[in-house]
Amino acid sequence: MEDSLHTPAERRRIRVRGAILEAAERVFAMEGEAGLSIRRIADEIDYSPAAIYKYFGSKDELLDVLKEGFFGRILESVNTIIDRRDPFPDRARRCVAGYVKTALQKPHHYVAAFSGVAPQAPCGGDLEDFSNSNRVRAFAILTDMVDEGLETGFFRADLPREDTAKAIWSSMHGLAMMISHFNDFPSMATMPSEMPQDDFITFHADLVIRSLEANPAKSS
Amino acid sequence: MEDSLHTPAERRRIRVRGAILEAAERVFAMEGEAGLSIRRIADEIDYSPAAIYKYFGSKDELLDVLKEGFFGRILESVNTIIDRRDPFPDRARRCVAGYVKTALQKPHHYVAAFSGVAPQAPCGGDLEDFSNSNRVRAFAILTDMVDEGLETGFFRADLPREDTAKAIWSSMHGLAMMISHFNDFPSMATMPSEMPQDDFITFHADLVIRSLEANPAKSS
DNA sequence: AGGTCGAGTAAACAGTGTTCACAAAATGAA
DNA sequence: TTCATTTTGTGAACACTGTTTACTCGACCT
Repeated sequence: MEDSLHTPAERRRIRVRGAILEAAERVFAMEGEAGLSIRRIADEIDYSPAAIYKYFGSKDELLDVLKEGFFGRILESVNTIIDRRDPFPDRARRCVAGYVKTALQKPHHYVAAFSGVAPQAPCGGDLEDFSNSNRVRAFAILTDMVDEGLETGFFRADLPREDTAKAIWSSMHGLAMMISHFNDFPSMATMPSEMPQDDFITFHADLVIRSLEANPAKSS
Repeated sequence: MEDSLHTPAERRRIRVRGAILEAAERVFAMEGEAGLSIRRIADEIDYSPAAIYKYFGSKDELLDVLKEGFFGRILESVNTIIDRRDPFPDRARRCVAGYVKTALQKPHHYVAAFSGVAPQAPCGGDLEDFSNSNRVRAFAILTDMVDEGLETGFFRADLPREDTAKAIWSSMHGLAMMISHFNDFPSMATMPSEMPQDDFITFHADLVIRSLEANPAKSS
């Protein structure tokens, strides 16, 4: 099954499609989801608004592609962290902190990727697509990490794999959302002097991992 | 400074305002933020769309009132939990779990209350209003809880009050968002048999509190 | 060359938040 | 009561939004 850039028509097609996504990416990063409209994208690439519908079925579909791409970048980033041969506890902590820090490189993308109550992935598209989505792959990394912690004996033995991974993900996700929402979360306006953001993220990551440890250190 | 229901005009005014909020609440709970439009509200109370602007400066302002009200309910719920004279660790756990469960009674409200990257409260309105907002009051409850844990000696002594409270809040928030987003988070489509939702929430709450304990139990 | 298929477009539809000038009603003062 | 003033509500419009339709044009294949 050969699939790409045979005929110039096909090459042109994926090039235009890429240009659309690129323009959308640009606008999205600067002005957020609110500032991103089909007509705005069309202006950016000097096309008619209707043209975009030759490449994407709807605005939501386009946004899904954008979000998947962003999640791919987070996944990649966390993967490079977890592939290092550091000692396990540190690697786990760095993995958690890394997820949050990468997510925060594009706050607009991150909050958009998790907005809306009904899951857009498994309802809108096939369930097949959802299984191969980057979100699920990220989750798999997490369960692997939990497994390693369990096998090493570093984590409590009575932890359920999946649910523990979900709990970790929830905590990471919450921090990323909080910092994205109140744009400088750690020093939340009312109370002035606090940790710098990076320190707070690692502090949080320490807590998350600590809650799983079989024999947590007595202090700090 | 007397403020309410003296003249019938004032009473009428707050009654209509209440009707608007009530209608908005109704639509919001059923169809989410997407289904809520000014014209929809106007239809619901048999008014002209423009009339609503005599009571609220903009749709965002109306939404802010809605969200504040919802957060007030969460606050109230958590308050009744924390006022019980249960032994501290359980009370703390129940407090965390209670926040999440109450938040999940109206998922649409909760995700809407935390959508958007720029904080709408301290930028849109005064900073004064933000200090008195229910979000900040909820946070105060959390810091009080941390204080109690520190004084009791149940929490590690080297924990920073504020940042610890923020970390707890982040973790709670993350779980509430996750469950709201994937509408049945614990059993995430791909992997079938998992914990029921309530059990998962308490499991998560246990982990959060455990990460703060000075002498965590060795097992389960 | 003729026919087919797809890219691109202008124009329109239905919907959105918001504003404006104006009518209607309620209020306060004489 | 009668007049003036302020407030409440409205219809119509403006400037947007996502999306669809009928249509042209150019590239491709036979």
